[in-house]
Amino acid sequence: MADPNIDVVAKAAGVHRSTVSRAFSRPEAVKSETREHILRIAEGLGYTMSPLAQALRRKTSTFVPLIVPDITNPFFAELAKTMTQAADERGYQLLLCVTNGDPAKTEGYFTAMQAMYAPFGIVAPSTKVDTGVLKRFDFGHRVVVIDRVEGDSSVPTVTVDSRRGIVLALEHLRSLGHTSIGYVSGISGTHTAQDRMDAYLELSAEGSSTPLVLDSGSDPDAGARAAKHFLEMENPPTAIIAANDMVAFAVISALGQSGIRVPEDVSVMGFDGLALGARFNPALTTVRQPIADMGNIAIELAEKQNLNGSVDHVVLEPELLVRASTAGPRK
Amino acid sequence: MADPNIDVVAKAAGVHRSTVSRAFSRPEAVKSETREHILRIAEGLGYTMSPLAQALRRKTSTFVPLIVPDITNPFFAELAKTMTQAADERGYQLLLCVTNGDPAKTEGYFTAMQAMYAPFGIVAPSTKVDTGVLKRFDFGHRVVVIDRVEGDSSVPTVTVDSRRGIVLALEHLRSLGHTSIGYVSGISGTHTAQDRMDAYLELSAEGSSTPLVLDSGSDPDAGARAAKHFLEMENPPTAIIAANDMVAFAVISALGQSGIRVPEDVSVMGFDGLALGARFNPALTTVRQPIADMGNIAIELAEKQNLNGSVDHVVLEPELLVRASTAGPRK
DNA sequence: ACGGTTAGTGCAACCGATCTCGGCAATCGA
DNA sequence: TCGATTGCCGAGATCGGTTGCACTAACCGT
Repeated sequence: MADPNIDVVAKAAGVHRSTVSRAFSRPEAVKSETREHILRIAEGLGYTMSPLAQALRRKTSTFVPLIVPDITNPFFAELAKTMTQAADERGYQLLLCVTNGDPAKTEGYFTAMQAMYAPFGIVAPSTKVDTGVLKRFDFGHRVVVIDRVEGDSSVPTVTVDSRRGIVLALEHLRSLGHTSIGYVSGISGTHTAQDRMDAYLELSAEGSSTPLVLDSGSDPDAGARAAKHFLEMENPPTAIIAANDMVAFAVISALGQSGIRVPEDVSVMGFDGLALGARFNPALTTVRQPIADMGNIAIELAEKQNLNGSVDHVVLEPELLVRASTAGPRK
Repeated sequence: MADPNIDVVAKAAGVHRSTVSRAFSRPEAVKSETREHILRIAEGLGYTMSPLAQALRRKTSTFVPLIVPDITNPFFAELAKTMTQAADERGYQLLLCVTNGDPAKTEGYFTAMQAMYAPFGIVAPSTKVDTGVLKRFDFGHRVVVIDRVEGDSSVPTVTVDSRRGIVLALEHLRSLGHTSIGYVSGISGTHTAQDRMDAYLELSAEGSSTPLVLDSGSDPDAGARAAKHFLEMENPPTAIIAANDMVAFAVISALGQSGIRVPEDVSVMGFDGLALGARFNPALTTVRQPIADMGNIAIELAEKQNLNGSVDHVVLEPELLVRASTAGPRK
C-alpha cells in the first residue's frame, strides 16, 4: 500500500491535480462540495500531502529549528519541551538542533535550515550572539533569539528581566535577615548571564552588603570551586545566589560533601525555576523564569516578523519561587 | 544571492545536470578531473544540494527521528545528546520527537517520518512497545527500539541487562552490610522498568532479606509517596534501590524534607548513571547505563537492518557507580 | 439582451534533484 | 582489423506537489 500521490486521488475524485492541491492548501478557492468530496476520497485512500514536495515547490516549509547548545541542560530541555508543544499547535514541526557550543555546528544548522526552507528559527545561545552570523546566512530577518543581544536591535528577542530577578532574590534573602550574600556565576557567556551578574554587583553594593563573587568561571565545575572557595573563607556569606539552578545544584552538592548544610548553615538560591529543583535536596528556592511563555512568545515573534517585518523585544517578569533551600542566617 | 541550483552549476561547469549530480552523489561514476572541476565550481558558487529535492526523488532521506516520551527527563536528554552526535557522524540528521507519552502523537510522528522518507527511526518508549503499531506504519522493519520487546523479535532492540544491574546494586548494598533493602519503582510501563522490578523481587528474596516495595506507582510523585511510606513504617529498610535516578532524586528530596538523611539514616541508590547525579546532594550512587553506547548501537543496528535485513538484540552491561548516597546501615 | 465580473476548474510549467537509457569514444581480445 | 566491451556523459522522464493563466458558466447592472 505505497501511499498514494496527488494524481491517484485526483483520478479517484474525478478532478484535476490542481484541484486536489487547492482542496488541501487553499480551501476557499474551491467549491465547498467539491472540496469535501475530495477530502473524503483522500481520507479513504489514506492520503496525506508530502511535506517534502510542498516545501520544494513553495520554497517554505513548516520545519522550525530550535538551536540549543546542550539539551542535557534542563533549562534547554524544558524550553524544548514547551516549544515543541507551541510549535505543533501552530502547525510547525520543531527540529531540535544541538550545537554543543560549537559555532561551526551552529553555522551548519543555519545552512541546513536554509536548505530546508525553514520559515524561521529560534536560537537559545550559549555565547553572546553574533548577529553578523545570522545575517550572513540571509536568516537575519527570520530568527528570534532567546537572550538579549547587543548593539543590534534588528533581531527579535525574548528574555526575562534579569535585574528584576536579582532584586527578587536579594529581597527574599534580606527579608530573611541575610546581609552577607555571595554570588556564583558559573556558566556564563550569554548576555543574560552577564546581566544577572551585573545586577548582582550593582544591587548588592546598594544594600548594606558588599558584593562577593565566589566564582565566575564558565565551566560546569564552577559550583565545586565556589564551594571550595566558600570553605576557605574565614568569614563566608550566609547566603548564596547562583546564576542558575544547575549551578545551585552543584554548589549545594559540593557544600554537602564537606558537611555544610543547606539551608541550616547557608542559604542557597537558584535562578531558572526548573521542575527538577522541586526534587532537589533540599527543594530549591529560586527565581522562576516563565519558560513556557518564552517558548510561545518566541514563535509568535517569529510569525509576526515574517508577516509584517516588525521586530519586537519582549522581556518577561520573573517570579520568586520559595522552596526549602533558604532560611534565616546561621548564628 | 539566492542559492544556485544544480543547473546553474552545470552551466558554469559546462556539463549537464546529471553529471553534476553524479559528481556529488556517485563520485566513482564520473571522471575524476571532471568531478574535481565541478566540485571546485560548486564550491565557488556556494552550492550545496537540496536535501529536500534529493529526498523527494530518491525516496529516502537522512532524517532520523528519535521518538522519546519526555525530553525533560534527563535520561532521554542524555540519550538525545549522544544520538545527535552519533547520527551526524554518520551523515544523518536527528529529528527529536517528543510525544509526552501520547500514543496519538507517536503515530503522528510515524506518519511524518514516512512522509519524509526517513530511512529508519529510533524509539525510546514510555510504555511497553506495541510492535503492531510499528508494522502498521510499514515501519516495522526500519525501527529500532531502546527497550526490550515481548513476543516479537522482528524489531531490533538495545537494552542494558536489568537483572545484572540489580545484582550490582544488591551486591554493593550487601557488601556495605545492608540486609533490609527496599525498592521504589516509580515511573514504569516499559519492559526494562518491569525487568528491574522483577529482578529485584526475585533476587532480594534469594538473599536473606525479604522484598519490600515502597511504591510502584508510575507517576512522578512516586518518590514522595515512597518517602511517606518509609516514614510510616515501624521497621523501615536501611537501604533503598530506586528504579531510576530521577526517582532516587525524588525519594531523597522527600526524605530530606522529613529530616531523614542520606546516607546516614538510609542509603539510596539510583539506576541510570545520569551526569546530574554527580551534582545531587549527596552525589548519587547508581548503576550506570552506557547511554552513549546505546545511542551508537541503536543507529548501527538500524543501518545493519536496512542493509541486510538482520535484526539483532543487543543487551549491554551496566556498571556500578559508587558515589556518596550509600554507606553502612544505621545502627 | 449584452458587456463585464466572478467563481470554479483545468492546463502545463516549475521546484531541484535522481536515474534509466542510449550515444559516443576509447580500449580490448583474437 | 573488427566486433564487443567499457567508461563517461547527455537527454529526458520522474518524484509529488504548486501556481499563473486560460477558459467556462453563472451572475451583475442597466
